[in-house]
Amino acid sequence: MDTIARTPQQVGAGIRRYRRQKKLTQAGLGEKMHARQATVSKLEAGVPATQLRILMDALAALDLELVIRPRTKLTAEAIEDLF
Amino acid sequence: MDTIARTPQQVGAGIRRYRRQKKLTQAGLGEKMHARQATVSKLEAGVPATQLRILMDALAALDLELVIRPRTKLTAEAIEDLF
DNA sequence: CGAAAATATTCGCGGTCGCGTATATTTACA
DNA sequence: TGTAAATATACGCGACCGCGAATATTTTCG
Repeated sequence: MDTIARTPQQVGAGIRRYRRQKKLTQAGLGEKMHARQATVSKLEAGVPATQLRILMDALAALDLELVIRPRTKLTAEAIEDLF
Repeated sequence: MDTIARTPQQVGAGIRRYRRQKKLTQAGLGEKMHARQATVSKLEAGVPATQLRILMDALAALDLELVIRPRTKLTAEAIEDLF
């Protein structure tokens, strides 16, 4: 399932969901993207000062991509996903 | 049109495209998102150390959102867009 | 319950952010 | 072509990144 993200926290939550889907630990993902487990932890926590490079490296390591698009009206289901 | 981004540069290019579509200058966007024109410039240039907060603030100011999804096979047209 | 695994957090360090301010440089168009 | 608008770049500053390394803390599961 695609993940919609409008805040750093939602970005982090999306990364975490996909990482777990792939049965990877933070340390495992960190190895793939040449970052520390502590850095993955902060990314998933949604620390707003996280660098774009870290996000894109994580997406690549998880075989994900970003789509930028106009905001959609949220369905009830999508609203659930925000929590 | 939605924009696919796999690198900081592509993220920046996507932001720029949407900003121009809305007839906004970098300074105008900067005002909306409480950042300087110089910061918008770096975001659009795809500086990898740009902070996630800056990206999300820009998306909000442009009424955009992110989608995180599995990488798609690129169509010929999508490949064009990468350049 | 208890141990192991996973995740969160800390220290000092070097680097670079975004900031204010200001100035090049490039682009648009009359 | 010439000027104005837009964009890129520079300086010093305070802040906080991600790093190595290490240590809490929490979660998982036999």
